[in-house]
Amino acid sequence: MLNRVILIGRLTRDPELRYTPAGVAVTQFTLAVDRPFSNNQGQREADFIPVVTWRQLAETCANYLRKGRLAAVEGRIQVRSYDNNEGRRVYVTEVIADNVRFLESANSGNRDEGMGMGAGSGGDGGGYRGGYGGGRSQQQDPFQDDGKPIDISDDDLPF
Amino acid sequence: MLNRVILIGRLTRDPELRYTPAGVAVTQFTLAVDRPFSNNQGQREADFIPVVTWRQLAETCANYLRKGRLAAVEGRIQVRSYDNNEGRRVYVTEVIADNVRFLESANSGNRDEGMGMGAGSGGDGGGYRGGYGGGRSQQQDPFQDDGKPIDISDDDLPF
Amino acid sequence: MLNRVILIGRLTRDPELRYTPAGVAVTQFTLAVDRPFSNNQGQREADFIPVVTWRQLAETCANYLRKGRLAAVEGRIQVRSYDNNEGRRVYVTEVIADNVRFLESANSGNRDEGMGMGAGSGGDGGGYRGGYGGGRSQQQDPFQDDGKPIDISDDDLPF
Amino acid sequence: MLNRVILIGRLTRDPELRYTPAGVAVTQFTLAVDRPFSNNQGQREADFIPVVTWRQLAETCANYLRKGRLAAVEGRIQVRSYDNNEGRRVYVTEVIADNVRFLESANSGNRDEGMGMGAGSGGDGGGYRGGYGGGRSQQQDPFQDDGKPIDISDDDLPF
DNA sequence: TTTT
DNA sequence: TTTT
Repeated sequence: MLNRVILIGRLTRDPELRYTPAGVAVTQFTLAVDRPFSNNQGQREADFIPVVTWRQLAETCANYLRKGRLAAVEGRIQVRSYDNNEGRRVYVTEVIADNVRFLESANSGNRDEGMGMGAGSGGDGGGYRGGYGGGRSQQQDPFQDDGKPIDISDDDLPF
Repeated sequence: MLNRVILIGRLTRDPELRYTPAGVAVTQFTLAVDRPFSNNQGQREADFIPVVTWRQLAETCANYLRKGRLAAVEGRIQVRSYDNNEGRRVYVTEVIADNVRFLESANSGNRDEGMGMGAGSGGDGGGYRGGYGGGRSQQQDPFQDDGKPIDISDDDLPF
Repeated sequence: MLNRVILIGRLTRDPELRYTPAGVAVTQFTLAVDRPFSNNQGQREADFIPVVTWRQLAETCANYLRKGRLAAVEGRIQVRSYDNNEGRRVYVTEVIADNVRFLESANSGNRDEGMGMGAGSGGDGGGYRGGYGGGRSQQQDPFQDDGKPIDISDDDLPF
Repeated sequence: MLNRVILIGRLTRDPELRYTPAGVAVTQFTLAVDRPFSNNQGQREADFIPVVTWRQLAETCANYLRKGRLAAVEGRIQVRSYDNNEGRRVYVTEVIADNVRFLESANSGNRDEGMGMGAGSGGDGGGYRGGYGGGRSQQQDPFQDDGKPIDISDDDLPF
């Protein structure tokens, strides 16, 4: 009936872009999300949560996300299952994202990976504004929502 | 960058369906949402939160929601402003919903409003499945999401 | 950094209440949450999502939730793992709930399971208000939040 | 019954820390949250959403947030009203936050506002970990949740 | 199998 | 292993 997830965390690896037989883009990555408390040994653990994105958003994620980057993800929990080679049923729980926000650009923070933007030249506040290009394919605005509604002017409001 | 609201509460009145000059359906209603604590006098207060829905979802809400019904709403906070007749700027905060779930049908609970369904005949578990008709217009499935993605078979997964 | 889940669905079975060696109450149940679209065969599938609650909330859930009931759950995704008897690492993903809302009482809807409340005795509007007692243990208000803040009067606001 | 908001946006000004007559800390700030679409003139608008935090979290926000910084906020919508000097009832809608994440430190991004940390001193990568001190009061870990539960070892799980 |  |  309702199934909504919002996560903020860091990618444990570069995202993996694949295509279905029908040619639909899918990318998979895992977010490490720190738990809001410490364990018995006083350490902060993290949950490693698999995220899947489809189509345009998949391409964008593959282009702009990298290992270690901070991202916000909105989506729903999905549980699928398959039988492994030992004949055991395996359950896979993933977050199917419909909105991903890049909270760090390649050049923000300390993770300077040779994008050629000098330290401190950090631009206008960074990453979340995007547009620095250089990905595997070309997009207009990688920071747009996926399939969100179009504007209706407030002035039209009949109230 | 990210703006997500989820509410569960009861309608304070019947929803109001209007149309913009351009003919787009909008419906407005207010949800009373009980606060999760009691005030100094030991009473539970509620927040009265205005909700706006557009287009198809607006029609559906107008058809199926009524004063007192329990509903879940998903959307985003929007703040608009206008100048009132005293020349003061007035700010209006509303939740623009993109998903509404009807958690009570006309015949569930005690709010029997003459739908002609006997107490106890409660049907197949109620409200959230809808389809009992009788609204201002005809819909196929009022309990569908608004603009949510279509299925891609898990079997196509390239992982 | 941030990990928030909100679900509305139905219990697939009665909840299971256990106690840790240290005597802490835990209850586990699974929510069936309908997907917001139909699959290739035109059928609506559901995700079956395991939910875990602790302490007071665990007791309350054990007392008031039953198979088939509609509930709203707020919490975070947690992933734990263990090695099974074949020496394979198994990952378990659960929603650790910190807030559960009972959207249907024993006597609302049609699912009369012998709670001893007559069909049609529909009560005062149902379930979410609770207090009809009869559970495995005694609670004051089973519909309170778990560990949420206490009121501070708006009148004290220094703004 | 349920009231949950998650926002990511930028502070429009430095936060304002006040104290109630009873000495409880409150801080107020406004988040600018870009809308997920463009308006009729092709421009991206933003919603300016007032946020209120209390007690320890209020102190932390006052210490670590500044105009222009990116933050994630979790909380609930609250509506209060008062009568203004013209005798008109004014409604104020605010997000009462119970969790705030600082997505940018003083030294990440370009918004160096004289915190005394040199531009380009990029630090340890980042903001969300905090600990660079210099605030109005001293905290242990400003990036902890406010009132979230303490760990119970998975190994105790009776399932 | 994990991020900072 | 699943709910309506």
